[in-house]
Amino acid sequence: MHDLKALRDNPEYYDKSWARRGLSPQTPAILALDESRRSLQTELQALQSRRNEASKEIGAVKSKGGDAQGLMDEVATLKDKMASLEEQERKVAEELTDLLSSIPNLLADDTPDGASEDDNVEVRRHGEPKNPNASVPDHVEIGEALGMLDFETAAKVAGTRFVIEKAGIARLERALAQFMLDTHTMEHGYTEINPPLLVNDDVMYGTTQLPKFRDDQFGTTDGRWLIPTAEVVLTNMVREEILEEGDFPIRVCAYTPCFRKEAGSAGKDTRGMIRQHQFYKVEMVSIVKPEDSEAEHQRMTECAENILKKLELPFRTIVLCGGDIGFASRKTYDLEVWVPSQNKYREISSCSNCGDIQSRRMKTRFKRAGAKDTEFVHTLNGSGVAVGRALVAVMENYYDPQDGGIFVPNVLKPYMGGIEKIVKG
RNA sequence: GGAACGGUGGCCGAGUGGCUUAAGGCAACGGUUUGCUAAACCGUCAUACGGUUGGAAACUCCGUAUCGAGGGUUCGAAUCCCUCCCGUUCCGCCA
Repeated sequence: MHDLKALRDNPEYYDKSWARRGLSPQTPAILALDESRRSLQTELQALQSRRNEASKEIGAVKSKGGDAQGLMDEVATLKDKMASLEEQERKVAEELTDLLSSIPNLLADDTPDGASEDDNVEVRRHGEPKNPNASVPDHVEIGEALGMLDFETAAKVAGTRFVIEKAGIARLERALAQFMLDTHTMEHGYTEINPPLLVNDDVMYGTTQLPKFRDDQFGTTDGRWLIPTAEVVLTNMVREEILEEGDFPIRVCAYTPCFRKEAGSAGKDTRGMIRQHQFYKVEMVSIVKPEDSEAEHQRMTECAENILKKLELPFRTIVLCGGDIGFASRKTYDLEVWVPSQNKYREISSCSNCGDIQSRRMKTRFKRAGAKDTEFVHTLNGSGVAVGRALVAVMENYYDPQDGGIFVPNVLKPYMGGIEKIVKG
């Protein structure tokens, strides 16, 4: 949702920002609806005011035993007029809400311009790919040769875009998740949450999955949704609350499965584990005061980077341009990890500052000490990191061509019973 | 799945058709008193929206809506009726 008052004061600012996402001017339609709604509301309120007044008079007259028929007739006439105005007002208000909730967030001033992912800007790199341009087997080959990845059986029981992991690789993924959670909770100050994986409509609206991205979601027969990311639950934990200054910063993280239809990605990344209907992710969410969100965004991105550093995986950090950034985000850093078989960097984390667009939808506000009014909080979310893709990266970057095994990264050894290498067993 | 009881402001909680402008309390904020803290006393204190005066803004004044949601009855609904949602407890089933 957007701040209608601010938009009214400065529509050019909004259209300019949205234009950087490739949108045509939206404010003329918004302002027209807004104006129409306000004039209907003003008219309606005048009638309501008279109705209330007349009702009081009727009460007074009747209590003295007088005849209030004239007043009662007047109210009856008013009610006819009100019914049609109410209907019109309801319709216009709904149109306005629908329109506003389908328009993405404003961009941060330092989000770069650009039309597509080709215009994203690299901000830093860490680590060096071991043998760039060398032809190496991908994780599918590696995993199947080890007998530890089984896409065929997964397809038999669930369909495409699922996998069955076994033995050492199953344990490796579990180790990755444990390591990430421990790092975020013990070193980065995040509180571990084990949340519900099914949520209701309001929650999905709050973090902007609804109404626009309904087709990407798995719904249940009883009207709930499988979470596409833990962000949805973690962020909505503070929905409809009025927080105090002392509550900030709120930092929570969770390790959950994520479910996505990948409706718009037909034919993309069909091989392997890069893009699945179900995958694990460790997610970080921060809730902060507006003036702190930029610094928190840097901090969160560094927390995600720290995971890859500890895993000793080569990666780069990019900032997404206006044409590639997500709906709810003002500014997004993506972390891309080196994938040897593809000879390129692939997204493994996305850290976004959502400003107040989610908090407006969730009605999450806070009150400053001594202040009378409430303000909307800022929300941020970031993967820390996508566990399934981290598994792919470890398998390929730690692959041993000598025997087809996978070396265990140092930080994972404690979680793998101290073994050095995953080999065919 | 069945039954009972519930859902009222930041929180607790009263309220069975007009005297509610939602009592009272807690918390918070401002003030008085005070060596400091505490206490006492006085005052302020829901949210959203519209109009209005002035404006950079805070804000002033008037109004409307909101007591889980949506309908209905009524001149008038937190209150009565209907439907739905959610919570708690008990029973049944179940890991």
